[in-house]
Amino acid sequence: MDQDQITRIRNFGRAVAVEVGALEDSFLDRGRPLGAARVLNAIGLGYQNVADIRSVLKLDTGLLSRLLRSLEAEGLIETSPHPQDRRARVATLTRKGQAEFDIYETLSDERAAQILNRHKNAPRLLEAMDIVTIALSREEIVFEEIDYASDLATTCLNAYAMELGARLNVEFDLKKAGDPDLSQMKHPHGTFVVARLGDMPVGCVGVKGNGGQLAEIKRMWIAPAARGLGLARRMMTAAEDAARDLGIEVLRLDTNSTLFEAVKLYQTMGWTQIDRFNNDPYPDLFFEKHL
Amino acid sequence: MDQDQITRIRNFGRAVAVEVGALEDSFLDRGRPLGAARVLNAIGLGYQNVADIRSVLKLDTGLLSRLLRSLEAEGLIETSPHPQDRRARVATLTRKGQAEFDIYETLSDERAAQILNRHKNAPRLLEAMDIVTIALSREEIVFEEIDYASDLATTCLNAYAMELGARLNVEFDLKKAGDPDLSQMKHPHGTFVVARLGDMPVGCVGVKGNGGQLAEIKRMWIAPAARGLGLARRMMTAAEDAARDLGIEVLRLDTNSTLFEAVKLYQTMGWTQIDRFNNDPYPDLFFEKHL
DNA sequence: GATTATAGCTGACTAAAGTCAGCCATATGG
DNA sequence: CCATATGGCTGACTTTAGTCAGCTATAATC
Repeated sequence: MDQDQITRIRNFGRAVAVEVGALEDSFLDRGRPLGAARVLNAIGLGYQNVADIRSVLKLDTGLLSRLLRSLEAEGLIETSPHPQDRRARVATLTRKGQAEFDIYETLSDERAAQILNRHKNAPRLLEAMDIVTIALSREEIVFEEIDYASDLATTCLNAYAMELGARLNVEFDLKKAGDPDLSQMKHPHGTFVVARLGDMPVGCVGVKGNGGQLAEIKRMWIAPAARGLGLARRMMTAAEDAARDLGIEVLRLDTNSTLFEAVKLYQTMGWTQIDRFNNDPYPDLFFEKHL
Repeated sequence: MDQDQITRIRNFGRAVAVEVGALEDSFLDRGRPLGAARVLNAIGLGYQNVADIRSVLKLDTGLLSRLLRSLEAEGLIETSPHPQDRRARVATLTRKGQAEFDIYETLSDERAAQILNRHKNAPRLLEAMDIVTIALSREEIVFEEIDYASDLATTCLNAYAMELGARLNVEFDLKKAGDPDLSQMKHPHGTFVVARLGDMPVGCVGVKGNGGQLAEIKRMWIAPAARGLGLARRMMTAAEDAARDLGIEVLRLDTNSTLFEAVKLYQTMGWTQIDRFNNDPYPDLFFEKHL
């Protein structure tokens, strides 16, 4: 292991520890001990079962109980027995508690905005942060079939369109690019798969079918920060598996030679180049694979 | 301010807070309170004056005093009056203390190595971390004239050579590329300027002179992670100022058209293109500026 | 050499965090 | 229905962190 690389990571660790400390200090300025603030935030974020709060904050049962009592005494939360299991309890924010939670949220947002404002190259910094977030995450990347019209899908598709536009140096418009109608990207005809890490989308791919044995791969996208991790191959495999499950026998796709990483991937995954099969303006390369 | 950007920064914050917490937990496993561990580490890192420890760790005089006492009781440190001011004290590690400090260092190194190991694309992650480190740092980038043969200069020059090699797609060898002899990059003939953030080098530039009124800019480099921050312009200005101070009236430089960002910078900073003035194999563009 | 400032230590205190045994109410499995 | 497990609460406690006034020794200033 290269000592210079270790040093760089440790410098990073030092820098972010300072930042984490500063955020906690700003929380303390609200006059409440950090432990209580953390519990309030956990509840605001949706951890309402007392057991969940305990596990996410790694608190002792006695300690959490007392912190809940102190928040209750402040009038910030209310607790009641869990409807399914009356031994367990759920905590909810009162109106006052919601207001206080919102203030903590604002404090966090402000710190984030400050970091962004004092930096000259925001997109680059954000991508760097995404890379680090992905690298530090202990969660697995999960692949999930979701609705093509959902928020998560839309986020992915917008990123896809922006990037393709920049790559092909045109104003890329999903509508003009033969936007498939919703039913084609849905069971039983097709599907839409996202890869996500927690609630952060890191990739997507669509299978567009019409009920026949032939379907098309569309909207394959990997978040810039998630590249170089072998995710594209896993995405394609997930799409092929989903297509097979739908009874599809042949998959096709179109792409542009500018996207050379993608082209290389198709070639090494058993796709063969075929003749143009549509008249879309953007693609100039066409592939097929028998499942 | 874009809420999506804020969300990305906050996701980042959450991820690193977990990592910071995990490192602190691993420190606690040594059976010593965090405060004491921090003091021990500060001493090991070279903060030996009690006043320095206090300012770097932001501790109250009473609290620090007690922490020092507890480390002394463990036999990890020794304190003695400061030789110049016998009111002040200096703390030094005993052999046992050094061993314990080394263990903390190993713990930190191991965590860093773990992050690196579970990531598939180490160079990209490291650059991302550098970008974040620079962005979060509250320190200013300082420009400093240093010895061309010093360690810091060598670090910069190696990075410069590696990168130029990759950029020009050849095995770039500083020696072959007309490596200037040391005296030409030193006062009174020339100089070598580094930009650094703490002890992290983020850029360098050399002025190579021979005592005449004509000198040459060499080895201009900006760390990848520090790009897009307007640093190149500041580096060049620093080099020109240093040259002026040395009584130099005309500066020249050679460059390669592949380095288009650099070429553009020279053009906007008042440099004019001139004819080839050497026979080096790498450059294909030549500039001059009257100071 | 008297006055004032500075560095660090000690005692006395408070607040926050964390631990643990024992308790009660409820759920679960035979 | 009984035995056992589970979820959370309370009381009693310890440790860690932090604050502050007052003290001593030394240094700096005039």
